[in-house]
Amino acid sequence: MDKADIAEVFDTLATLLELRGDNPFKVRAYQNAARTLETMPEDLGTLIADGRLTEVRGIGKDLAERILEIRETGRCAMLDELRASIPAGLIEMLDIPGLGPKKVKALHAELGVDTIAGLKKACEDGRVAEIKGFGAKTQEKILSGIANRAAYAKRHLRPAALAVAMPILDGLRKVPGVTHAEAAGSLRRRMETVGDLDFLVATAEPGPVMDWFCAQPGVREVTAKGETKSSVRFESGLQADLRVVPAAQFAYALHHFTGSKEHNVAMRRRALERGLSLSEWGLSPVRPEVAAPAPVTSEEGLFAALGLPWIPPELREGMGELELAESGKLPKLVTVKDIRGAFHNHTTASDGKNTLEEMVAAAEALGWEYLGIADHSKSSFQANGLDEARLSRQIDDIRKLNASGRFRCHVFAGSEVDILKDGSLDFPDEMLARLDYAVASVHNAFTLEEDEMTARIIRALEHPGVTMLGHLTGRLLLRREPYRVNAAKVIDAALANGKIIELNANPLRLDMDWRLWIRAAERGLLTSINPDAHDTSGLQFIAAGVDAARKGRLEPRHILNCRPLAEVTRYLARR
DNA sequence: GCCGTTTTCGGCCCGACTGTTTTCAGTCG
Repeated sequence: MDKADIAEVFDTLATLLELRGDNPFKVRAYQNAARTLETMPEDLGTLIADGRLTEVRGIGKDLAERILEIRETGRCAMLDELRASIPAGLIEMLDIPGLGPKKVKALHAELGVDTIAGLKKACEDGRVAEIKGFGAKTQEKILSGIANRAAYAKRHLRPAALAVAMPILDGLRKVPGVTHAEAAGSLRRRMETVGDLDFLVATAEPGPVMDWFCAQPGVREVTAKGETKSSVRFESGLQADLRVVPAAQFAYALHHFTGSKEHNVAMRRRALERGLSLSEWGLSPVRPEVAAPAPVTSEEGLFAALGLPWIPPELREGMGELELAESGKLPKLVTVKDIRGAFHNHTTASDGKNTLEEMVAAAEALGWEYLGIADHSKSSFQANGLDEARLSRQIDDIRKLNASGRFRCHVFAGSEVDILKDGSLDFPDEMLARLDYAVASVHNAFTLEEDEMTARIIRALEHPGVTMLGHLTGRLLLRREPYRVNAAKVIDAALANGKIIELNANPLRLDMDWRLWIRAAERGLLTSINPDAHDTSGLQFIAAGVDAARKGRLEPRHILNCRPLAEVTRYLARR
């Protein structure tokens, strides 16, 4: 049981306690501890061994005991007990919009329903509307919520969310009277997936903006429409909220609705320490002796009022960014302009859609100094992987292309070489030695046990012919779970062997995850932001990779493909 | 359940919207 597993147990405990009607602050304590466990960089085993568990903020005597119990026994008596007393169906009901713990409790107590099916029947029979605090509208809303449950629960990949959000943002800016408009929320924080869209607008006249917003094409349902807030649901199930504020409140509201919730909690706590109360409306003294701060007109001003430099939205995840800002250690985040080339790209030789020349021309058009070609190796026959003879020919082609002077962009000859089931590589050492670099990736036997998978990958990293590890976990966001691998051990091995772990920039992958990069980069691990392009347009994935890198607090110095050609050539030659 | 130099009890972030109410509880973010 690692940190993530224990965090999951705590989250479940919190939900069950909530359903039982327990002290809401106790519920929050479990939720806070779950977030802390998920994001803390220290190794849990070390903390326990040193007896420092209760030094972690939010973990006291009881939670520490609970953690030890789960670590040692793999079980949690409290969880078993709560599970036995609360039907699983009640937890599912919480996913229905408009149903929270109190209403679910009431449904269970009054009607005895403990499954979604039972709840549906009760609504259809009109029994729900008769409960105190419920009514016809609530009953109807529950039925619609049940019908659309799958679509509503769905998260959306960032590119899909951007495609919906950008036209709306443009439109909002054009509504007469609108002085500011931004997309806030997880979209602004550059999260890899987005649950809903948050728009914020400043205007003295909310009516026309609200009307325009609720009348957008693709809006299936208007779920709320008030003076300052409207919510709509699109056909895809994606929800979008619009908030309207007077211009004087815009900076406060932008910060508030950008979140994250955890970041806002930390900011509010910091404000309170200074005798101030922070909300989306402003910063006001909580005690008469505290002077009211001057109003701010920008996020910079808001942070400054709390003695901090501006923190970029992508860092606002409640993962210690305030401490970082306070100590003047905010990273100088990488930008797309820092990228000078890319490794791990495919051509028609394996499963790509464009030829070598087309890929190089596209890279040159982006202003890149170099492009690495890393087609699949022979074991990936589903991807038309190259055998030794075909790879040899490709290497020759690349050398000739470089010599021809047709492109200013230099081409490196590489391979995305399969890591076989036992951790050996798909090419003999002599073949690897002819390459400029090798990306080693797992493409089969995804179901190995964690220990086996970890050992397999580490063995590949220890091979002198390997330059970098491709997609650490093989995950496809919202589609395929990662394979089981101990990331901490792989990171250790990469550091010990002076190897790179890629940040695969495909928006479906973004692997290795940015949460792991925060600590890994601190420890000196080098990455390469790799588009894994299968056609010329795939090179643009680099932007998604940069977004993830920024969340992982990466600076150009942490990234191989931010270095100039000469330096990269030297780095690769060292292999 | 956590936390603490206004502390070991009594706080714990804050506000909008809806629906069911007739002054507000519950949900949501």
